Amino acid sequence: MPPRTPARERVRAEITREITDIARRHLAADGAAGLSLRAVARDLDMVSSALYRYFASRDELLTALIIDGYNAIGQAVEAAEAACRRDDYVGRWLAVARAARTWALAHPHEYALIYGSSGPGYQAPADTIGPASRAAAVFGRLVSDAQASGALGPPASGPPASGGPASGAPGPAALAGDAARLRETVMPAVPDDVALGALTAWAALFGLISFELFGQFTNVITDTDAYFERAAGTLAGLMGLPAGAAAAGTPAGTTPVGTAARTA
Amino acid sequence: MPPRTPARERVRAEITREITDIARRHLAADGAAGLSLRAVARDLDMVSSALYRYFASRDELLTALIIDGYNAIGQAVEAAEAACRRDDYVGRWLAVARAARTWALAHPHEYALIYGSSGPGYQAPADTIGPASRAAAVFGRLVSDAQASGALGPPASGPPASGGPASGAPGPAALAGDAARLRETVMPAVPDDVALGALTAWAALFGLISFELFGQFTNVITDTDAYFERAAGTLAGLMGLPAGAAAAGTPAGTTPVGTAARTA
DNA sequence: TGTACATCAGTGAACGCGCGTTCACTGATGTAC
DNA sequence: TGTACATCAGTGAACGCGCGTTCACTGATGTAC
Repeated sequence: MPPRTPARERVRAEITREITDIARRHLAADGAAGLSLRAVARDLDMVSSALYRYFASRDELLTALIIDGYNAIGQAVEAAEAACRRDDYVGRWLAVARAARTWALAHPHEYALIYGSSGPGYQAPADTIGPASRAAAVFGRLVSDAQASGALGPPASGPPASGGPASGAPGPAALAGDAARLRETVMPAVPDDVALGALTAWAALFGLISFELFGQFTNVITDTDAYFERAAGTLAGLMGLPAGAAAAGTPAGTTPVGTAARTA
Repeated sequence: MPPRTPARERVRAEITREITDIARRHLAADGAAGLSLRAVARDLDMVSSALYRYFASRDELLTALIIDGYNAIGQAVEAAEAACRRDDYVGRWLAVARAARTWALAHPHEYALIYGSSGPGYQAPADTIGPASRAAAVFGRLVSDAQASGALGPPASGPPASGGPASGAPGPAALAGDAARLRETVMPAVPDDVALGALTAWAALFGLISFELFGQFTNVITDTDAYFERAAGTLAGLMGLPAGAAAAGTPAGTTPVGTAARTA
């Protein structure tokens, strides 16, 4: 009855998963640069060459970890956002922001692998781009929903979409295409202003997370939780959400993170 | 007459510089993980053990490169900002932002070394913290100046500094100390709101730069120059500068970058 | 000005290590008739 | 149900490499008297 998935394929999938699980454990412990096929094989009680039945190279294993990482943070964000009241747009944004940070703090090396530079000369292949946008898709949806509901004010600043008095050096024209693509892929039916502002908020969120994770806040911010809450609230304004209306959302600790299914 | 700097010390300093110059070249080409003492020694026509007369370990050499990196981006930011009219606060902010981005794009691996994760298990030692805040100091000064001149409006959003109606879960209290430290170190005499908002803008700036550099904008933003201009303008609002008043500053290409003194 | 001594930059060999990847092989699992 | 064959996961040895770091040494440069 199983048409072309004999037991072999199931076993193969299982072992592939074991390999990535152990590799992820090594990644968490030593970082991407310290990830060694031979060490992974050792932990599996296998000979190192056996791994080549599953991954053609070290880079391919790294790519699998990158995809898993994007999926993991994407899933964490999805779960946290799904738990919010649909019409609480600020709450949804804060849930997304908190979930991303919480995941990053729990998986710093995985975070560094996907949102930092991935080591010398590593070029992310095409199969990463789907999973890469999973978290962003959740964010885009909430922006679209807020837009549709009329909950958005004008995004905090940014030059007027068209026809301000001669502001235009590089100008909105160049960005109109990019905004259109954002609408097509990830946040349907939002005006240019909102789309571009939202993207800035998104990048800014990861700036906050990276600063915290990579030590830029050492000796600067002591209460990083409180600061993050406040900053995330501030960023809401960049896409026209009423900023600083924080307290609505789930408090940070409660955020469902959705990594329970993970082995590590 | 030279009391304790005989010719020996001068030569020593010179060779130390040669080592870091070549190491920086290797860093630029291969990234931090690919930096090898032996390879550096080879380029110097030295035997690898000779480097240990100058650096006690590979990590110490890396630390020197980190310090140099912070100084280089700091210097670039200083030079760009110094070229602005003192009372053009938005222009000063944009100059700072552009200089940081320009430097990062020109030195991606150095940027990754200092603002990304520095490889497995590397812990930045104390001597990096001075240089680390050099660029931030320029930014802080302009915020302070803008505040002193009365040019700042209320920072875009963020909960009111005190006494909004019961907003307070983690609340401003926890952050008051951090804001005070910011005043002491880097932006004297600005209110909590402004200090915290400015810090958010600062982190956000590096979020934008990292996203661009590490490929998160691939297939998303095509005109990265135009987008950065716009986003930087938007961020100005986070510390109360009139946002979107862009065109004032120097256009991106003109920004003095201040790396001319570099060998590489 | 000249000699005796200390400093210390650079050498060369070695230690001990781990790595990614290839390749011919064995032997178990599954398939076709 | 049973035999002949193909697939393919895992083995074990090897190739070729580069790395960080230590250590006893040589010989030039500088210092003290």
